[in-house]
Amino acid sequence: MATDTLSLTFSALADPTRRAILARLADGEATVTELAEPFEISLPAISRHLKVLETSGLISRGRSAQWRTSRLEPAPLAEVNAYLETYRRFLGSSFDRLAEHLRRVQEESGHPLDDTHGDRTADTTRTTTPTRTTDTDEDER
Amino acid sequence: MATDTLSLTFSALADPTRRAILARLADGEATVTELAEPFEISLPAISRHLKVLETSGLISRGRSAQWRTSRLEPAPLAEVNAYLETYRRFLGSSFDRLAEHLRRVQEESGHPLDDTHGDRTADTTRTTTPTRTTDTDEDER
DNA sequence: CAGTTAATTAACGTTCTGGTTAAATAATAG
DNA sequence: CTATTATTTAACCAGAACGTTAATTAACTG
Repeated sequence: MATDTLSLTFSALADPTRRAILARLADGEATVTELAEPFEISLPAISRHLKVLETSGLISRGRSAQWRTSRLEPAPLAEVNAYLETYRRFLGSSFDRLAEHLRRVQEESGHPLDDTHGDRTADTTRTTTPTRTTDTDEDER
Repeated sequence: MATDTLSLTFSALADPTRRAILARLADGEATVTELAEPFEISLPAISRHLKVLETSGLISRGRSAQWRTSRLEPAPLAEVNAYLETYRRFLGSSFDRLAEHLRRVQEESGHPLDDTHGDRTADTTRTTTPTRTTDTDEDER
């Protein structure tokens, strides 16, 4: 695996379980067992997810008696945001309009922060680039 | 690998080579050989990176004679942006201040879009959460 | 058609991921 | 000290990721 911060952050975010954990942590700190509760996987598995999140800096951890608490940390998310900034300027309006639309869709269907994101949020893909230049946009094979 | 869009996008973005390819594509469409030029890895490897990017929707591909062109697509990045929105609201000011700072730092050092992001952008991590609650913030072991 | 250029697919090896169960560690409670 | 609760580490496994080289496909060129 690449070892730079962005790569670590993106690959940490690439797992639905870990994203769900982060969503949970947005509601406040929690212990390992609490975080594990919604999932069917074993505690050691959760423990390792937490280690991945910690390594990427997305969470920090503390101890209260025999409990290890996890807390959401803003820095890596802010860095992702900064990364997007580049493309936000480049892609211009379509970017923000799409994001705005996706945000609204996301809000409609249930609690905004309690997702595992198993959906497709279709109907937005490839409907926003009217500036054709060279190609034919077909798929290979 | 998880098959939902966000997971696909995040894991596509988790690779520095792929991010560099996207950065290159922000300057306009390019062929496979052109995209491969800055890297030391083989052409088949690049070809597969492109397939990953295509699968996640981050790029679309067309054909011009024997050349396959790749083009940056905004939708997945917009979706990432929408994902962050959730936390942007939650994390409040620190989020944007951090992002703003990171953006500035990023701008200073060279061409904004031509990065492989091998740096650490230190000095921002964990300096922004004054709201302690329970724990001691020590590391384990 | 034969040859060249561009890109992909096939086959293969190594390393990383994400899960499991069993054992070990940490801290509290009796 | 012993037991209990919370969490991590160890050992293991299956599958995915990412690289390689060799072979194949696609499209143009003479």
